[in-house]
Amino acid sequence: MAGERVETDEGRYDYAQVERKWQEAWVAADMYRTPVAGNRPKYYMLTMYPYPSGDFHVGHWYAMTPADTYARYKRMRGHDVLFPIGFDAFGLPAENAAIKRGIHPRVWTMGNIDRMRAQLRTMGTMFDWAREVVTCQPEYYRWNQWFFLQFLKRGLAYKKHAPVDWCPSCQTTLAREQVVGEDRRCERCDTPVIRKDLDQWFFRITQYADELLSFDGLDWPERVKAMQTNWIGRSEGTQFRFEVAEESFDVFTTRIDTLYGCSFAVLAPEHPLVERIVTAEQREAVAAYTSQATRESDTERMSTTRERTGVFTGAYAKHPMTGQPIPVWIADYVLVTYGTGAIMAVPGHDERDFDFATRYGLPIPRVIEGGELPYTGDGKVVNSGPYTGLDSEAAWNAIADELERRGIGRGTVQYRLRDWLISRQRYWGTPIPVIYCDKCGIVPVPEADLPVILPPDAEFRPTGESPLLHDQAFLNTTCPQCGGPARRETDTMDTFVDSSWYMCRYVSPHDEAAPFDRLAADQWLPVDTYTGGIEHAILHLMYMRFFTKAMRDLGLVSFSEPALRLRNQGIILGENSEKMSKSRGNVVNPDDLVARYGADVVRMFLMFIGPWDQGGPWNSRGIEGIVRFQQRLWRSCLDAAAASGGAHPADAGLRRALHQAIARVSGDMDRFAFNTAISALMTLLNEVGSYRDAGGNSGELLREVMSALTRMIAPMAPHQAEEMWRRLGGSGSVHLQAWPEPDADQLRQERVTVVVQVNGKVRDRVEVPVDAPEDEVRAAALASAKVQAALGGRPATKVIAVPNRLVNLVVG
RNA sequence: GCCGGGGUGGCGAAACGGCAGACGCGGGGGACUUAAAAUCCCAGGCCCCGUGAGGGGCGUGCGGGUUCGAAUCCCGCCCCCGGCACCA
Repeated sequence: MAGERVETDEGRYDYAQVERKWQEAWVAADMYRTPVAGNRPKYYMLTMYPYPSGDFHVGHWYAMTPADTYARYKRMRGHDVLFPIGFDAFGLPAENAAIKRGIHPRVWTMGNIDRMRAQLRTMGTMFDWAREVVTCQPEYYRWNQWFFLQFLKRGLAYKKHAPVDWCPSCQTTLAREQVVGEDRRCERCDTPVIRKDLDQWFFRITQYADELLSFDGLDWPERVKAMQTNWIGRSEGTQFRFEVAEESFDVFTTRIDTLYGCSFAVLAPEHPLVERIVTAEQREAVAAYTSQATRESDTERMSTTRERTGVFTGAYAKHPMTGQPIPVWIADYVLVTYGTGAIMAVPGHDERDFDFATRYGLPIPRVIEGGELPYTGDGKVVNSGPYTGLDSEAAWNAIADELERRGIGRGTVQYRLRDWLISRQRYWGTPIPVIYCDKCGIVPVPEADLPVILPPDAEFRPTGESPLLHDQAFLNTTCPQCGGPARRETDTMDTFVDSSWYMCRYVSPHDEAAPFDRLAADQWLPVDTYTGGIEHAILHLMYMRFFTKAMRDLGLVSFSEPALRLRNQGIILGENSEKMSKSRGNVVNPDDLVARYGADVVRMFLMFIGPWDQGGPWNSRGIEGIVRFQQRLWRSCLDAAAASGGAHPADAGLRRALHQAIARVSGDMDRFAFNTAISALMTLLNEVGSYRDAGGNSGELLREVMSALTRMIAPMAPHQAEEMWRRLGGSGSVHLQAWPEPDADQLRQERVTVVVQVNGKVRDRVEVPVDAPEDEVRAAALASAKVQAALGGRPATKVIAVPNRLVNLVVG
């Protein structure tokens, strides 16, 4: 660790030499090995592991620099810190790139990982590489398979024939979460998805729908919580039965108070009952409508601007309250995938039902007072038999009670959340560990036979069928139960399975007996602070929460949430405030920046731009300010190392500025306000400059100040701080030093400046002894000519005094 | 439509209900230099008065309110960004 001194050119800081030297020294000293079973409090800092796309762009730097800075800060604050890294190495881009270049996805992926590891080292990050996790390796993905088998045993994994979303470009099914926007596009490639009916594997995330709505005890951004809450989409309502001759169907409604206003019912065209109740006269029209509705894409069907259409089935249901026959229609505005796939239509109090009734001449009764029809608000219930006169809420409860008493209805909760479709018809993923036997049916691969290895030589080009289907050696196997010939499942898992539990793998990344070691998990987990992009607000972050709850119910962990605190970085835009992209020509390459400015400057500038969750445009001139700061810092350091003067009248002021800075920077670091932490350090350095200008040259004080400043800047500029620490005579690594503590005594001043207001307007400032009694402050204020002028001879009727800050004189 | 986050100088931004604009960028003035770069110093919201030191008014998207005092809290709007949406 005892690095040689770097020769400097007339005091100019040579970042290239210093950074190279310390990066090598840190590796040699194994600086960032995670402590094993320390007696200091633990801190698990986690940043979302990157996808090995080939090169880090400046957005990765923006994401990772504060995470690294915070991990370093927590270590200096006395914690044992776990700060691991790995690669999210399965997934479509590897296949696509491999197809384009004719190389194997593994070769492409592992080559990228090598390059990205080197880039991460140039950032000066303190990742513990001994714990690196690469998800495309069998040592990792075997545990995906193991989890799948545990889920299967518990009914948390199941196979179902269902209408699913298919991306025609990626040639695979997708989870509902991977279909985005009003026009339902593939999250990855932006192609509109189509609907297919397929047998697919699902994880039963809906079992945790209610629990996923609770964020108690979590310090997560409001927008992430809101997005997940929206996505889960909980509605409380009533489910009840309509009878149609010998048949019946259930409907779900959130407005049971409007039941008397139900003048017809609507089934989704795909509803299984349609075929059984349709009358002979209507059969042809219904069949025509249904086949057209199924042929239409979701985009057309979901359009809110189109006319509502439907067809009468010829059947009548019995209104559960009035006993009146009401017509049963089919219409594509009722979705088979939500609720029961059937609704009671209340045209007087629902806009969609109103439009439909208007178009087809159905009656539109009013049962709630207020407004023009359709009136969708609450109010007094009318035309509702015995419930007439109640307000909506009372009627809601009373009608629901009656339905329940009569055994035809009950209060239920519906969620928009769907189970997580994990099957993918692609090559580069974890094989699903299931075997199909003609005799025994679906047979799980025995745990002892894991991992089911992804065959390295399969033809991986996408065809719409699973590539593994064409790999005979993989496909054909024997049944673990009867020993007869059998076939393997050829779909692979969604890569979001990999990232749902990787935070656990880091605690014991080489464990061969279990996905993770229970003792190590109890020591480190859950994650204390998790950082990453907002784009994962629903996908990864919800899946990870689901997995954690499932792991808890499997008895694997004792906590219910994976990460206690979440912080999302914003997006760094190009200099023209547009999204960075090659086609726009506004991409900022971090390697070029590091070559030109050094890692420390890039790190500091990215944190100085503004609040981290806000992102913002790159500013190639702004970075020069950080370069100047770096050089000033360096000169002040050399200066302090050489200073030999004694005590000076300005000492107290500088010492106070130091302790103010310590208090400020500590608070800013705690709350992830890196931009203001850096400005506080700049202010302190400016104070050092003023002290020198005033003639101060106390060697002892300057070294004390610069030592604290060096330690405070160490998490942000790790290389320069390490070099400065040596120049100031420090021993050991600066990164193993204790964070400076503010000293309240040093913050005390003899005299303070108090603002004097008259009627809330600032009129003057007076200097008084610290903690001066109110009388004295008031007297000083009244002694001011400016204050007297503002008072204009009127006496103060009221005096508000904030000690050491402000006095406000109120006149009539 | 529902939900969440925003709106402060030329720009990026600061500000436990208590001096709005810290810190930095850019531009302006000056020092050093033959000159430039680098570095350092000064001024720096807008408007008005004053030759000047200085003084006054206005000012945090808009309109109200609470308060001795509001960028900050409350009510009602406008605009921008993000999420959800024929979800019954």
